[in-house]
Amino acid sequence: MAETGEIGGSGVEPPLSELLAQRTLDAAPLLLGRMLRVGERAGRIVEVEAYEGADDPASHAANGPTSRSEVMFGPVGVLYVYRIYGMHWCANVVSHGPGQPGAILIRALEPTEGVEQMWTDRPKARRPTDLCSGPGKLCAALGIEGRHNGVDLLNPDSPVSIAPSTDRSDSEVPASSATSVVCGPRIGITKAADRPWRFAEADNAHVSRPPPTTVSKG
DNA sequence: GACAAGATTGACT
DNA sequence: GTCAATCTTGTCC
Repeated sequence: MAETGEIGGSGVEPPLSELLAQRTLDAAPLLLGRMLRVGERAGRIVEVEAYEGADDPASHAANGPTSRSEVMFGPVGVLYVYRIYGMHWCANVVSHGPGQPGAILIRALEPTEGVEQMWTDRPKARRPTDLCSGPGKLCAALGIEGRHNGVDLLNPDSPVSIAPSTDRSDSEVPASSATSVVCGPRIGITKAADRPWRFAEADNAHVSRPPPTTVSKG
């Protein structure tokens, strides 16, 4: 699963649709280093969490499809957006193997484009690393809301899309290249909280909280 | 129809 | 480090 150490900058990358059409747990770390774009704003994914189906009590899909979670049962590469604690939005990428529900929660981004707009939408952030260092924070910074639920991330023309990692030669904020991936327990859950299904770049300051366990190095 | 829980964040001590 | 804010969703009766 997460034994893939090198991310971003390794040259040729498989199609995203191919990466997402496998077990959520396997696909999650492969999202690290890719670019999440919302209009003029974009950032590099540096932290994710995997949520599977019936075998994962913490997942919204654990008890079968509901009006909220039905997106997780649909085609991969779709954006699943839901409101948490009545205040914040959380963004997930639908990813699962055949006949299985699942989604990957995007927990943190490294802002690369449209940073000024992010500051406008997140005036309470104290430093650049606070802009997108949390699922609710990054949704606010990028302007992701409930209306984006169900958007096809694989379509570059969609209002929200995921692109392969780039050399970021024209980005506003310099970003690190290939790095090591670490994993640890998921945050903020009470069920199946011991599963190390959170993946992050080891040395990235934009991560919401650095996982303790190093899985592999690059 | 009513109630409880929740994949978070930011302010306060 | 601790705790309140806020409201949607899901479950139970």
